[in-house]
Amino acid sequence: MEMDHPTAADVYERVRRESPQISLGTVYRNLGSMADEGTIVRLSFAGEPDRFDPNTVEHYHVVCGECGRIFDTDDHIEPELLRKLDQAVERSTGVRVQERVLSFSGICALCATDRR
Amino acid sequence: MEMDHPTAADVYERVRRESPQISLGTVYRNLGSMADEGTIVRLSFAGEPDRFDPNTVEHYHVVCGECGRIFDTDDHIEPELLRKLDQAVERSTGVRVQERVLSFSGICALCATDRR
DNA sequence: TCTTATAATAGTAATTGTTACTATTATTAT
DNA sequence: ATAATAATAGTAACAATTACTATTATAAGA
Repeated sequence: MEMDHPTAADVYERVRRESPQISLGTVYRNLGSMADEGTIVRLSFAGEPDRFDPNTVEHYHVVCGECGRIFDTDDHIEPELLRKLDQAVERSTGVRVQERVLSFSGICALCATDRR
Repeated sequence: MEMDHPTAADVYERVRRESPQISLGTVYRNLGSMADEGTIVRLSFAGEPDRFDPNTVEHYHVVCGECGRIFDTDDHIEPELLRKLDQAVERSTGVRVQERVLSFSGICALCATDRR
């Protein structure tokens, strides 16, 4: 239960402790409209339920394939690196990039030491 | 019906013209095992059915938000740009990056000229 | 070729995540 | 207090996908 990037079901469980009458539909609806209005960000990982991130400052996510924890890239990965990436994409495809969906996976520091 | 990056349903329709008795489950199963063995690549876009790409050479995808067409980044976007990106992520999170999921959206050249 | 073992398939049911719908209950404005 | 508006619970519907099972192919051996 990754509570910094909860799924709708996670939020439901959590809210239910305070307001046991809440319905899952309400949670979905409210998360959905908050994401639409930009209060939170909807995250989609392949084959998994969507997650919601209260941190609306631009950043990206890295999943540890071992423990499943999700890490945030703090600050903002040198902006000119991303700009160059966009430019490379535009050069290669002719599409003016407006949105970027980046995510990563690998092995986190903790799991890496646990291995040996 | 993006035929370079068809969904399972797209493939089903196409194959059905040759082999009308084919079942959708068979298509899903075969695409799934081909993706598992690396013959093709499974693409996931948020809120959309998975697509399958016969091109297994590393490249990324850009969706035009206007016409929905999917463009490939040919060649391979300077490798050292991607390496730098991985390094930035590792520096920021402590996760050794093993896999990268990048996709982009924007407005393609054709739609851009159509606008004015 | 006949026989058996192995694998793949069709067709359907089940699952998961999510949205839509509707009657009811709050909330707000009058 | 009353009417208008909005939000909710609860359930049904939905889409994409996987699982299951009985049947049909395919391949391998005798």
